[in-house]
Amino acid sequence: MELLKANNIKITPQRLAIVRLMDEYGHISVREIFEKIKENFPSLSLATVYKNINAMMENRFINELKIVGQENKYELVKERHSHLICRRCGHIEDVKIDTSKLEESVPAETGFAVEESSVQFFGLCRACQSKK
Amino acid sequence: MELLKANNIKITPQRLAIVRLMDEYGHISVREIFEKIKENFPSLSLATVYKNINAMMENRFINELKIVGQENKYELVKERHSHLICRRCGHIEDVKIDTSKLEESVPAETGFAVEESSVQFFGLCRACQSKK
DNA sequence: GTACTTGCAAATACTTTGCAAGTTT
DNA sequence: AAACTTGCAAAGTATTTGCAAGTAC
Repeated sequence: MELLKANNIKITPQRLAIVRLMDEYGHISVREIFEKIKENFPSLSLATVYKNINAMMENRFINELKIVGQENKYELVKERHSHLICRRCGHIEDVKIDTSKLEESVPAETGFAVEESSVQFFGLCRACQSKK
Repeated sequence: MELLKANNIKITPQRLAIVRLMDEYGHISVREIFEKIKENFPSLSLATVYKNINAMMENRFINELKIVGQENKYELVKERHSHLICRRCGHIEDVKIDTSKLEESVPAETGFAVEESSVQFFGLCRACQSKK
């Protein structure tokens, strides 16, 4: 995990903590990162979290996830996947689906050259379905 | 178009101007709405734009569109559709594709009950492809 | 030792709120 | 006339920046 520190980006305890949280939670907001790390590392500054999130995005270690009704979330870059978003509890889950047919379904007459697609599914997670 | 003013929402010149802009541009940000309306209507306040955007979202006349690397955009509610987003010029285009197979493709073992899906395609629009 | 990173404080950007005056129905 | 909307100013929230001190390599 720490091996992510490939490029021109130095390893600091702050950065390790951020990467570990992302790995643990999968999808996490700046505020959540800050609050959780601050518990064990009270000197941490919010500005540092922002700077590191930005540096990691520039280095393509992480992705930004924008979801209607939620704070922006960040996730470690991994295999392409889509997201299942629970409308009740807000939980986000990864799901691997094949989007190649989807990308082909863009009508040729649009003339748009698709490079990538991003799919969000909204609904109810298993846990929230059982809660009546 | 002005007939959108169904519910408990009064017709004001500000609101008409916002709806007309959305109809004209398809997808537009708060800043763009403010700047464009302000040209012909200098007393307009940014707070009014925000209040109206929020009122229209509550009344489901408009949708919010969150796109990585862009300001939030708003669009009039119409038939379900997906978005083609040009990585070069940022232009957003609507496209109608059938997402029913897509929604069925969420693996049954996730236990997630899909209600709706949202697809964004990233790539190059026709105009930007020809610009070398 | 050099270059980069941190934390702080200040600056900037984005969005919401309270309220008096004005508008819509 | 009642209820809602506007514009303004202030408050609130989110994000970025400059810089001196500290850290990674």
